[in-house]
Amino acid sequence: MNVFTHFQTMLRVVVSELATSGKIPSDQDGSKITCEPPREAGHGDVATNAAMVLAKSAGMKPHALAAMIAARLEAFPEVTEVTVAGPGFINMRLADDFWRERLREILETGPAYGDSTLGQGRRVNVEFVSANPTGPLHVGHGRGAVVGDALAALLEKTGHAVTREYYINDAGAQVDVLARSTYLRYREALGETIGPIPEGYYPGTYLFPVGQALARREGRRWLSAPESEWLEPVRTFAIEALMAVIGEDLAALGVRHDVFSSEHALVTAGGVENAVGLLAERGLVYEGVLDPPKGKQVDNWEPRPQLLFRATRFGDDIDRPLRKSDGRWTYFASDLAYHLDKYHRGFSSMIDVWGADHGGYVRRVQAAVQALTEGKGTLDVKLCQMVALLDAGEPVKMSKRAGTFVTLREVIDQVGRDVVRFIMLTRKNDAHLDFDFARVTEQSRDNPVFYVQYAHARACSVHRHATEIFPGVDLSPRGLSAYGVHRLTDPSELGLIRMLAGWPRVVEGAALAHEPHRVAYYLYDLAGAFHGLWHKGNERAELRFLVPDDPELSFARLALVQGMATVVASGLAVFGVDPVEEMR
RNA sequence: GCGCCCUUAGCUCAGAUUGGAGAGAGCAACAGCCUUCUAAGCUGUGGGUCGCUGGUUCGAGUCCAGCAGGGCGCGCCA
Repeated sequence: MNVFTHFQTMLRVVVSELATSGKIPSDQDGSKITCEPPREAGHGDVATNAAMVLAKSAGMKPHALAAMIAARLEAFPEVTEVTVAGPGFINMRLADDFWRERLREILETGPAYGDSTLGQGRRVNVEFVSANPTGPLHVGHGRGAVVGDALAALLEKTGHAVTREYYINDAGAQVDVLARSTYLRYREALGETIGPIPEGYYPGTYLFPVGQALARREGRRWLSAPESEWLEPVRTFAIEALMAVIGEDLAALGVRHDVFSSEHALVTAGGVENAVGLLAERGLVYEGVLDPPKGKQVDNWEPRPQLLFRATRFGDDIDRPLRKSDGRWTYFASDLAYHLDKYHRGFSSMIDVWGADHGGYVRRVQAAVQALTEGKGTLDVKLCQMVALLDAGEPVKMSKRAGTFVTLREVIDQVGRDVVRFIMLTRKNDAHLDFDFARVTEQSRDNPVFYVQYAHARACSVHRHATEIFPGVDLSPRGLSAYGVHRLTDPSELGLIRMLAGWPRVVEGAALAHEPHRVAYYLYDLAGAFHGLWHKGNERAELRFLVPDDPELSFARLALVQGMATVVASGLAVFGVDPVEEMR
């Protein structure tokens, strides 16, 4: 149960009752009524703005309306106190039993706690990573991978039907460069001296095994063949090989896509012609000449008529080219086709996760989606800012040329997949992220991964301990729920339950905003509250979780500990991180 | 030049069904305490022109306009 939506619904009922009984005018719009936790815990458990947003239409002063609503709220058994404060807030304090019941709900529900029906089964397509198949993934791709995957999980948790998709950019000039680079390695593998890798080719040693594999499969047959003969098969071979490399990188990160879409296949099937044709039918395509970009010197600029999309009709700054000078489609044109394809596959809700360097592209693709779907499709683009690799505060020197480039795989191998995943989600996607090797592996409160995992491990430790003290007792979540939790009376215990009961609200808020990082902050706060409770047990023995002389109290507190672990596990599941049972 | 993103405590950042109540957390600093059910801590104190200036509103860190500083991008790369 989302406590706050629960009371929001209640408030709307109260307001409509007031209206039907003639206490206030009948045409009240309850949609702006919200319930939320007050900033100050001292104000109560739930605050609502109902009186303030309805005051005008009710023709009453906020305080008078609030008093009327408050009188009704007092009748609810779970509400113990109602006060009107400030400009007209109505604050409610809820019965301890109401909160204890939430803990039992958590235990009965397990890690599915926080699931919601918000999405009502609507289909959403989350496209992420989509790195060009020209090399292994780097750390920036890793951030996009984790953000996309966690966002997808969040949407699944809130009742959306999510498809995780990868768009393979296997058409265009760069995959030809890849093919030529691979061909060099092929010759090298057959004993030829290739000298230095020419400018503009991919110099990475990761192509070495690809060339060898090609040589093993094809022998010497292409050594003296003209490029026109080998280019296409080598390209196909290389793309497949590099997608396999990327696939391994993603597997190491625990990311799985449901669908891999090929740009090449889309283009070959005439997808671009379809999409552009559709726009042409709607009069959104024309031959025109663009002004040169200002402020940036472009060599060889010459005004040239070209096929343009009227992106300015949909909020973009300039109309965008669809054809290159050589007559081939621009990347943007195939992106039109791709997003139309997604829409035709049943996704009116699309999310793309891109690197921040593609920021200039957002408007035009959104314009395209709007034009192609006649406003029925939506595209949200999450831009991921750069990740700075540090070690104890010092930048890790990276240079593609010098070969000191750190791949995602190396980072995963060094610190572990769960650490990478969690840390990548500790910042808003559009904020810079420092990834400090020393920081993310240290065991202290500074390290959010450790701090959250440690809370879970401690809970497991308490549980293990309890099985020794109370042998033969059913200490499973359901068992604990059955023993009852009425012995939880300390304010710090009830405070922790309140925090646990806030999880569904966090999930829904993060899902609606497409902001998985909120989960990280919540988990960090929750872990902090739990560690605080633990330390209270150190100081005051009567507050320890396990009190051997008092099984009933111990079971109630174990229930609380288990509830905390359940919510942490639920949150980590969104991140694709496995909760640990022991710290090592 | 234009567009997008960012600017909140000394540092790193939150700020939550999108406008609500004296703006929070963690580090660092200072003052005490603790040495444990699994150690990597606990409590308290100080610290703010929410970049600046206007505007909308009963109410603005949040919305709008302008300005300043930082990042990214700007036809024939993807």
